[in-house]
Amino acid sequence: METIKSQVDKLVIELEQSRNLSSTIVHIDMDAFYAAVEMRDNPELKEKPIAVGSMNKDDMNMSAKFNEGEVSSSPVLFEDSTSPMDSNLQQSGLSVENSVVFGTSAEEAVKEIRFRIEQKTQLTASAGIAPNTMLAKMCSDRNKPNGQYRIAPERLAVLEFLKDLPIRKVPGIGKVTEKMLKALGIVTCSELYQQRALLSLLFSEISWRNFLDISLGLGSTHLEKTFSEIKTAEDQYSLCRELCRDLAQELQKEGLKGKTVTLKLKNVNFEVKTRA
DNA sequence: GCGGATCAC
DNA sequence: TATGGTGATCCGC
Repeated sequence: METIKSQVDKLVIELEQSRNLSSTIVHIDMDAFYAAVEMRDNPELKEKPIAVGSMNKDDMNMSAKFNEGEVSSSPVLFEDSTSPMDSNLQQSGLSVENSVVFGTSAEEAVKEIRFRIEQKTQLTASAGIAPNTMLAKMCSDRNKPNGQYRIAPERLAVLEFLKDLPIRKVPGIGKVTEKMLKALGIVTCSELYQQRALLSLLFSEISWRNFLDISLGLGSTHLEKTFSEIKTAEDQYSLCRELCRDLAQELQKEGLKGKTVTLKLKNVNFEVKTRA
């Protein structure tokens, strides 16, 4: 085990040396989006419990589950926030069209962004500011709803944030992984780090490497770009045609078998995997 | 490469 | 905490 541990620690040193704190990533997340929209559009609902669900023709799904006598506390179940506004990652000092330069700190800029969102939509958002996307996402949760949180771009600030953070809060760690780790006595991110050697024996390479990244607060600074708004069906359709045409051309050029082709269109990268 | 498990929303 | 559905990704075979 000692030799295992020293091998893992060699990797830790490498990872530390390549730690990148130079980006400022902002994750903005709408608060209880579905429920908030309904309450905005029908203020009568503000007094009432709200459940989010769907109603298909032959399948009626209501995700409501109320305990008797619990009508006044307005439980919001399945607090999903799937929407165009959700999960918008932005990078400070961004060079996208429609971007605005704020002559101020990231925190003030993000306050301004959230303020404008609320002015425009009557909906609140929370935000996280951090050196990478994983941390930014977790930060946006910290002061939800209608709040924000920043991790300073310093190693110790990152580790301090993670110290007592339950691993369940980490994106990618769900119910099952939580249970497995709990069985090993691992609940917090610092415990995840302490058990790094053990984890390297019990889990696949990819898994324990991921655990190690998490426990060190390492993450990507790469951002996905989305399309700018495409309003009409005609424009959407014509963009679709353009995509297909370019893809076909690209495949022709590369040879059709089992390749991953990267298309750049409208400043958006597409990775297309083709069947072998 | 396929199917099942896991996860985010 | 006996609930959904969907689409993506991972993982083992």
